[in-house]
Amino acid sequence: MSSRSKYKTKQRERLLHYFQSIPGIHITAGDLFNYFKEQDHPIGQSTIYRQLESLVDDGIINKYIIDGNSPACFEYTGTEEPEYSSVLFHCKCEKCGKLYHLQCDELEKINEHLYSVHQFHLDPTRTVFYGLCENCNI
Amino acid sequence: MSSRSKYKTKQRERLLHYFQSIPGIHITAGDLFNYFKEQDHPIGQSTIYRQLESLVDDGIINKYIIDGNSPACFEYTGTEEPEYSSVLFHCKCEKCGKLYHLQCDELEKINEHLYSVHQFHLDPTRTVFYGLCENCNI
DNA sequence: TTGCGTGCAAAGGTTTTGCATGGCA
DNA sequence: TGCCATGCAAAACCTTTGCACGCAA
Repeated sequence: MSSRSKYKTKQRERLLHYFQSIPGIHITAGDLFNYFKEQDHPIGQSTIYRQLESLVDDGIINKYIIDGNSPACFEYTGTEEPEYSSVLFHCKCEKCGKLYHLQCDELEKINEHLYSVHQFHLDPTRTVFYGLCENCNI
Repeated sequence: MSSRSKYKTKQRERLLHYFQSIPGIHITAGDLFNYFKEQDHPIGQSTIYRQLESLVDDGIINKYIIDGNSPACFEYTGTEEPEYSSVLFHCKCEKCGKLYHLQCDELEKINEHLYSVHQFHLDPTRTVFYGLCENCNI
């Protein structure tokens, strides 16, 4: 939740602006690299990775490991509706691959339960539920 | 839950026996490869990977993506206590890296809720909760 | 000026694939 | 015998790292 990122570089700003322009969207490091490659001044891929790590560190974006070897996804944090200070849960369909965002008070009870009973402090921004979605659960 | 694995080869049997000898233990493809490399007749790594995929397919072992780039873990399925037909949940501490097995009726309500309200059929054998464990949550 | 950030290229580690050979049924 | 499984090597893939240069403060 904090880090060293001291300098405000152009690359960091451009990444941040792009994330802010696509709220609620997941994007991979590779996609970001390709996106900026098309522009006048591409961003090196090591810079992409290092800034992503820094932005995750600062809590500005979240990182999701959706599935073993496919690339990690990143998403801008400031996405939630104002009236919900609550967290978003992620559900990934193993069949069609679709990713669902869930905002649900009931699910938040998981946090409480895990914490009070199992002494485990769940981090919903890093947890993805796997299973079958409505359409694929035949 | 089903597949093509038609032949009963020595490699498959040896892998299966080894998994059965370490119930409740997570092991990576690389560790398996090294384990059999020490023996009289090593098993090729492509065979390891292909049999692991097949065994997962058959529901005999489970695959866990514990963390983006560290190798996937595999675990023998027939581990649960007889009196609990229930599933085991996995909690991974992001700080110390320890993996906890949780058997909990309360947590199973998540399944029901996700299914009845969100029409999502959770697969606990593939889902890992990330967060901080008791010791690391300072 | 200081030292962190950048970018290129190369390395790293895990998993997949091509292809000829081997082995189950 | 027919076909799948095996194993070697190489490729593919995502991510990290080394190092010289550039740029923010």
